[in-house]
Amino acid sequence: MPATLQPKSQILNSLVRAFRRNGYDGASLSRLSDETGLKRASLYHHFPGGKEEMARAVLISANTNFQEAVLGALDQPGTPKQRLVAMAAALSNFYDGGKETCLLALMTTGEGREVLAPQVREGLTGWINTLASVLEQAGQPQASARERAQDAVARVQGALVLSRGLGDTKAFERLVARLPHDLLA
Amino acid sequence: MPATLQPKSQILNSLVRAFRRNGYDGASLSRLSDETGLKRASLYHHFPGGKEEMARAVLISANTNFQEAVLGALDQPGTPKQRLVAMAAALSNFYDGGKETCLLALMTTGEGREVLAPQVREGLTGWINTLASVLEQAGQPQASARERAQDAVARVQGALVLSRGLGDTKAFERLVARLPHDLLA
DNA sequence: GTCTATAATAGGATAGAC
DNA sequence: GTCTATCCTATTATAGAC
Repeated sequence: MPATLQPKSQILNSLVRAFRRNGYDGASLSRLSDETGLKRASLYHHFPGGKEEMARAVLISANTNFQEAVLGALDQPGTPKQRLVAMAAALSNFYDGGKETCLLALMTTGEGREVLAPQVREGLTGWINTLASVLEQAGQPQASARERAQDAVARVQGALVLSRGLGDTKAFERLVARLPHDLLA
Repeated sequence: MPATLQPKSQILNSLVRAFRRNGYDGASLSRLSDETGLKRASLYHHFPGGKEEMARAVLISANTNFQEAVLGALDQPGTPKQRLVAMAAALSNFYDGGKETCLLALMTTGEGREVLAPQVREGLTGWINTLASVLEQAGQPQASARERAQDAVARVQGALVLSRGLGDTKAFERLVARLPHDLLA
């Protein structure tokens, strides 16, 4: 029996989950099929380019989600400190308190890394640039604002690696709590 | 024709390279065979448990290499500052200036993550503990030394992710340069 | 200790019916 | 838009010769 029709956004969310849990190499078409509830051939109808096209679409989708949920907090009214605190909270929520992986980090390894590299870079630089502009608004010189923003993103990525590797999200929680203060110190 | 006999340590080094470049899922037996110069069946002679056993052995080997090359720098005579500077230099060398991946981080994803988790944790905690003990010797209270050591490891991991994702090792180089000072500040 | 040969399974992808 | 059926290749693993 055919699966019930579902909007493409819902298919994409399922694919995001699957890639996030398994990485590029681990996200086999069988798993993508199970996660979406669509047979392999149906996935090829939506994504004629196969797994590679799915991964590209997933990166675009996840990047959009991230911009709305996390970077959007930086566009709200308020002092830089308030906005950074809001971003930290959104960040914690986005990564489920450190239990979820970052798709961008995941996509830097595996078979698809070369083709996906431009989109990974775009996602990371967007994040860094948005963060840097807030720090500039807080009065930091452009060059140091940029470095701090880069370091902040690196600390988030590292905390996620450590939380996963240690099986303990304390490092991530501590980072989220300190990040707003550290960025403005 | 049979490959020339090679010591197990040399086989292991080849396997480390292959897993480091491809991750667990991407390190197929064909690639492991190519990298070692041994046919698949010969690999099963050395590692009857197959890929999983190879990954376990690779983690042990890489962990030993890391302890000797990087953590060993912390056991040399000198002030804490001098020893941390030596570690930072060894770190930069171990990760080829930010161009090489960390096997521990890589093994937190993919098919083998559950079985390899204990060894990944062991590698990370060994690193953290050694670093924390140096910070205690420098006069820091135990609790904050531990947190700082954890954060330092996280920053290294994050810098490696960022360097790979941006295709630019500046973030890693900057971290290595600042790490000794930041840890003692 | 290494090899060739082989088996069984899983992976990516396509054709064509409904 | 989804499906079944099929294809080819790659993957993991084993048996047994040398």
